[in-house]
Amino acid sequence: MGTSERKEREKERKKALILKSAEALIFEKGLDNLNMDEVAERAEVSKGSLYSYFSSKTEIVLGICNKATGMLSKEISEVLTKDIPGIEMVYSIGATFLNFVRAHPEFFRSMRFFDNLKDTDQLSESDYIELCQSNINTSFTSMVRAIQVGMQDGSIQSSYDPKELAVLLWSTSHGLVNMAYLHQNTPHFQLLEKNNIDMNSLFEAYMKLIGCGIATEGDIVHDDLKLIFETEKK
Amino acid sequence: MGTSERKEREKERKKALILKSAEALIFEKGLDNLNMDEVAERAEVSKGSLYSYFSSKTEIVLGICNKATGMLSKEISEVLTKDIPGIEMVYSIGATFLNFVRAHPEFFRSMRFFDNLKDTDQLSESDYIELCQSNINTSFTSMVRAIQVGMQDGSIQSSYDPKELAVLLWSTSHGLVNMAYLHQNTPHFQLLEKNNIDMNSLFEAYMKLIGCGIATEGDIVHDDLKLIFETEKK
DNA sequence: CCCATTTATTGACTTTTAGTCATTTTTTGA
DNA sequence: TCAAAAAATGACTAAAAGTCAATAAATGGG
Repeated sequence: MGTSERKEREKERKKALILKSAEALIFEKGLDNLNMDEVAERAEVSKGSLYSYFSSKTEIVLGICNKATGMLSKEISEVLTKDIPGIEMVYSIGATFLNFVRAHPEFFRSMRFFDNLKDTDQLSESDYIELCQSNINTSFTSMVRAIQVGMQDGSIQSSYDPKELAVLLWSTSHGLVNMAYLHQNTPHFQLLEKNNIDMNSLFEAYMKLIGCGIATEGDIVHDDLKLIFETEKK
Repeated sequence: MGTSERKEREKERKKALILKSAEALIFEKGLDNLNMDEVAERAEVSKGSLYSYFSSKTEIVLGICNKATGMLSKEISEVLTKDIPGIEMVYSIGATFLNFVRAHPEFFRSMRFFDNLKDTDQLSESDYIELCQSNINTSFTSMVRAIQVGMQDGSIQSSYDPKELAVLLWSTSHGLVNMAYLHQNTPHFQLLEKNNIDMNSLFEAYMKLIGCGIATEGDIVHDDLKLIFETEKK
């Protein structure tokens, strides 16, 4: 009869509509001020109906996080298609991440919300947790691949364990990017201002520091870094 | 007369008592589940009274953050008194930070809460914000000092700007330490488990990576790292 | 096309918790 | 001793997440 399939599609359409409304509200007022009554109003459904599509506010934010991590992992994956040495892929992935957070701070916030979920939140009942984890894993795998490419093409030292190195670059770049987020979005974060440090040059210094540690001789100094960096900014 | 001074002392004593109660509750139930009624009950004051000492829940958490950042900055400052090369001071500061977060995850949480304050929170009216900022600045200054010591004693390359390098180490170690926090405290964070990576060896790899970037020839490989590391763990 | 049954929608209601304030109690000092 | 000031109280308000009995809409067999 095809009725149930149509219903299923209709349901997905409405979930998407609700997520779109929530996303709009988050961009307008910030993730902290997201309000379920307002989401319902914006999506033109009743509160009860809203809760039949999303079991909790957390679930909605995870829906946003799914979109965020999906976008980011797609952008990061695209780096791997470039015809450049592995070490530059690593640089480019870092720049992609930084630019993503600058362009979409609230998406980044939803990602941190995901990171900080406690088991007390309805962890296992969520449809989106697995999707988010999968997206993040895709990004992480891209990082591992870039490192492996670099080891293959000789631009990255083969002495490291690719996965360990990937985790290291992953966590340190998170730290740097989080600082960029704080610098841009929280007014009382003054560390960069106070010390007259420009985020872009800090990022270049990070690349250089990493380069010294992992690149092979010829690739240590990455002269085009600034160029890549501006390109990434689209 | 001395009455007003006694009152002042009495007031401080009571604030400290309330903070102590809040701290106990945070350790028992986590920062997310901190409840003002329970704080009042634990501190044996009424809710109204509680609010005459602390203007908001945020203010209490900032009070905790003040203690946390104070403890950390003290521990970090002590590293500078050691008779070791600057590069090892840098390593030791990192290890101190990591061990602090492992030992006091809820304190670290309060520090992140501070980081993420929005201007919509009563930012300027807080007594503790300045104290927290000052504590953090003390820690940061210790890092700058360690780098300067290293440049003086020849264990760290002088080609870097000490402050920029300090910010870089600050933010990247935050990233690493945050990952350690997530690994230890959020069950669905599986990146390390999935890739069979041990946090301690990851930290050593971080030290090595930094070492390659900033140390002078003789100090690049830091053989005693593991030793220092265990010592730090107290 | 009708109507019984299932499915979806509604919004008033409950619950929780931060924060307030009129009232009461305690302290102060002349 | 007692009036005024300061501190303490807890019942109350407000805001927002989440629930559910009642209602409306869709479905599909006869």
